[in-house]
Amino acid sequence: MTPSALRGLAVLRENERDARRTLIMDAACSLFAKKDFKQVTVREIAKQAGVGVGTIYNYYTSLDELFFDIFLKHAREIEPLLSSRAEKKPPGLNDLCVLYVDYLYTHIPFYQIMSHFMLGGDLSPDATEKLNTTMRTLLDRLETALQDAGAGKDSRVSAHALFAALNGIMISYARYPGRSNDEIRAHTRRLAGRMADIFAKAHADQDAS
Amino acid sequence: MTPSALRGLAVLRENERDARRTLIMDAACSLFAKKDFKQVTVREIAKQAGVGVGTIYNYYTSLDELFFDIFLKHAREIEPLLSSRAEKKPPGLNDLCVLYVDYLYTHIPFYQIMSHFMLGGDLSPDATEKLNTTMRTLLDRLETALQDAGAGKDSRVSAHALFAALNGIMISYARYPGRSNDEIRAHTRRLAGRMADIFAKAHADQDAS
Amino acid sequence: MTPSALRGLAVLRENERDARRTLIMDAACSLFAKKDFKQVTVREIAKQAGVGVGTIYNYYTSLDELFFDIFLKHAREIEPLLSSRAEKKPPGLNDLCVLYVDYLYTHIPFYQIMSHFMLGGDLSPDATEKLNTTMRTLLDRLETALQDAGAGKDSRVSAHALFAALNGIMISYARYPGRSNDEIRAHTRRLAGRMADIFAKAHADQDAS
Amino acid sequence: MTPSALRGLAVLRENERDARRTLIMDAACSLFAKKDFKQVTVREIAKQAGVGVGTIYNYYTSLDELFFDIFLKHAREIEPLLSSRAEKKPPGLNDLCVLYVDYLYTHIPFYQIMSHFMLGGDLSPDATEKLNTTMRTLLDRLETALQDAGAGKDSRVSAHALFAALNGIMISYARYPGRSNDEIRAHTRRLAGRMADIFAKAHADQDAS
DNA sequence: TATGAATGAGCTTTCATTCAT
DNA sequence: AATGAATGAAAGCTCATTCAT
Repeated sequence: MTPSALRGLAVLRENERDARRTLIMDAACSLFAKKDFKQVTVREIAKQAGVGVGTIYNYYTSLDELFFDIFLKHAREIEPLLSSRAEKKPPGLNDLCVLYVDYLYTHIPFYQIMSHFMLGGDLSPDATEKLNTTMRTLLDRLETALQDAGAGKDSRVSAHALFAALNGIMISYARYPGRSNDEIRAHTRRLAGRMADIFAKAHADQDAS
Repeated sequence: MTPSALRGLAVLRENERDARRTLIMDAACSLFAKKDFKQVTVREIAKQAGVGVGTIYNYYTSLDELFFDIFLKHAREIEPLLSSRAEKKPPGLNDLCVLYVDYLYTHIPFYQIMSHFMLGGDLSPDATEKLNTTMRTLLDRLETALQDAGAGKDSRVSAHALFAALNGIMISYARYPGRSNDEIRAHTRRLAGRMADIFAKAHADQDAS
Repeated sequence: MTPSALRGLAVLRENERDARRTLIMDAACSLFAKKDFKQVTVREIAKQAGVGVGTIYNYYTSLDELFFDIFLKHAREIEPLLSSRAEKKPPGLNDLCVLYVDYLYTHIPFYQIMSHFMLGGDLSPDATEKLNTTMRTLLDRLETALQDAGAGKDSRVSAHALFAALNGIMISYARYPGRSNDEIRAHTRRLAGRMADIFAKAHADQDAS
Repeated sequence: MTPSALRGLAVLRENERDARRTLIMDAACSLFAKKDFKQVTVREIAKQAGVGVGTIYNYYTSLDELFFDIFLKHAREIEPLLSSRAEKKPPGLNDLCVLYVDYLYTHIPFYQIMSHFMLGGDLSPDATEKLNTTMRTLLDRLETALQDAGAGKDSRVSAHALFAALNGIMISYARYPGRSNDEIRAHTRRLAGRMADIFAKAHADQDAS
C-alpha cells in the first residue's frame, strides 16, 4: 500500500472515529433532555447510542471526559454564531446577547455542563485550559461589542459583568416553575434584550462624558 | 420537680436539639464548600460533624430534608440583611448588590441549592412555594432599590434582569480556577459593584429623559 | 421497717415488675397482629407500650429474649387448657386437637415465634431446655390421649406424628390466600377434627388386634 | 462467522448464563441450610458463590426474585419425583410420604420459602398463583394415593390433612436441638412412614365399612 | 475494535443496643 | 428505674470502570 493510501485510510479511520464520538455525544445529549446530566448513566448512553458499554471507554477515558467533550462541541458551535453571521457587519450588542441566551436556552445541556464544571467539576489542567480559552473568547467577543457601544478603559470588567449577567438569566429563569417552555424562552429573550440595553445605555453615557 | 422547672428543661432540650441541628447543617455546609452538594454523603457529614451516621437521621428523615433545611435557614437569614440595617436608610443599590453577592459567596450552599432547584431539582410543591416566596421577596427588594435609582414603569423586568445578573456572577466566577478565594471574593464584589453602577446609570438616564 | 414489711415491699416490687413485663409483651403481641413478628422493632414496641426504648432493656436483655418470653407465656397458657377443663374428665383426643389448633389460630404470634425458634432461632441452652420441656409436656398430653384412644407401645412416635400434624395444619392453611378469616378458622378446625379421627381410628384398630 | 456458528455461540452463552444462575442459586441454598432464608444477605451469597455482589444483580433484579426462582426450581423438581418413577406403578402412600418429607428435608429452602409465604410473605399475585398451582398438584397426588388406599368421598379433606401433617413434620423436627443431621433425617423419615401408616389404616378401615 | 459480564467501593437508610442523665 | 439520643454495623442496591473474549 502506498503511503498516500495509508494516509487516506488513516483519514477514513479518523472520520469514522469522529462519527462514533458524535454518535455517543448525541446519544448523551438526547438523554440530557430528559434528566439532569449527572443522573445519566453509562449504560443508558450506550443503549441509546446502540453501542456496547465498553465501546464508550474506547473513545473516552471517563464519563467526565465525555461530558467535557460535549461542552467543547457546543462551545465550538457557539463561537461562529456570535462572531458574525453571513452578513457584512458583526451582530450588535443586543443581537449578541439575545443570540447567546437563546443558544443556552436551546442547548440546556451545554449550559448545565458548563455550570457543572464551573461550580465544582474536577477538571484536568488540560481541560481547565480549554475551558478558560473558550470563556476568554466569549469575553473578547462581548468586550468588542461593548467597546463598539462606547465602553472605555474598564471594558474588561464590564464584559465580565455582562457575561455573568447573561449566564445568570439561564440559571434564574430556565426552569421557572409553572411557566411553559415558550413563555420561558420569551422571558429569557426579553431579559437578554433588556440586559443589552442597560449595558449599552450605561456605557454610551460613559462614552459621552 | 416544679412545672416551671420542667418547662425550663424542655426549653433546654429544645435548645440542645437546635444546637445539634445547627451542628449538622454547619458540617454539611462546610463540605458543600468543597464539592457539589449533591455529592456530599451522609458519612462525610457525620464525620465532619463529629457524630454518628445514625444521629443525622434522628434529626432529619432524609438527606434531602437536611438540604432543604439548610436552604431555608439561609433564606431566612438573607432577607433582613437586605431589607434594612439598623440605620435609618435602607441600603442603596450598590450596597444591596454587593451585600447579596457577598452573601452568596460566603454562603455557597444557599446558592448551590437554589441553583440545583432552578436547574431541575425535584422539590415538593410545598418547598417550591417557599422557594418562590423567597425569590419574590428578593425581587421586590431589588425593584424598590431600582426605583429609588430612577427606574420607571418597566422596573420589574429590570429587577428580574438584575437578580439574574447577580446570580450569574456566582455561577461564572465562584470557582475561577487558579485564583485564591480572596481574589475571587474581591472579583465578585467588584463585579457586583460594577453591575449596580451599570443598572443605576442606565436607569438614571431613563429617569432624566 | 420490719422484715415482713420489707418482704411485702419486695413482693409489691416483683408484682410491679411483672406488670411491666406483661405491658411490654402485650404491646408486642398487638403489633404482631399487624405484621410479621420479625419486622416489629423495639421502637414500635416501646411506643405501643407507652414506655421508653431503654426501659425494655431493663426487663429483657435482647429482643429475642422478649420474644421467647412471649412464647413461654403462651405455652404456660395452653397447658391447663389442654390438661383439663372444669369438668371431671380430661378432654378426648378430638377435643384436644381442635383446642390446640384453635389456640394456635387465635394466637398466631405464638405459633410464629415457636416456628421461628424451631426453624433456626438461636436459643441459649437455657431457653432450649425450656422449649424442650414445653414441647415434651405437650407431647405427653397428646400421648396420654392417644393411649386412651387405644394406642399401644409405639404411642410416643404417634404422639410426635400427631404433634407435627397439628402444627402443620397451621403452617399450611393459616394464611390461605383468598379465604376469609372465618373460613380459614373453620377449615383448620375441620382439619384438626379429621386428624384426630384418623389418629383415633388407626390406633383403635391397633388396639383391637 | 456462519449463522449456525452464531447460533451455537448464543446457545453457549445461554448455557453459561444458566450455569451462573444455578451457581448463585446453589450458593444461596447452601446458606439457607444454616439460617433462615430471610437472614441471608447478598454479600454472603456472593461470597459463597465466589462472585461479586454486583454479579448477582446481573442475573436477578432483586433478592426476592432470586428467592422465588429457587422456589420454582424446586417446585419443578418435586413434581415428577412424586408422580411416578421409572417403574410401572406409581409410588404407594408410604413411599409418597417418605419421598416428600425426605425431599423437604434435603431441600430445606423449598420448604422455608413455601413456609415463609404461607405465614405471611408478600408474594406477587403471579407468584401466588404459581404457589397455589404447585400446592394443588401436590394435593391431587396425595388424594390419588389416599383413594388407592381406600379413602372414600371425603378424600379431599384427608388429603389436606395429610399434606399439612407432612409439612408439620418439617417445622416440628427439622431443627431439633441437640440432634445430629442424620438423626433428624432418620426421625423425619420414621415419622413420615408412621403418618402414612396411620392415614392408610384409618382409611382402609373406612373402606371396609 | 467492540463487547458486556464482572466487579466492589460506595450509596442511603435502618435498627438493636448502649449509656449518660 | 426510666429515658431516648447516640451509635455504627449491616442491609439492599447502583454504577463507573475493567478486561477477557
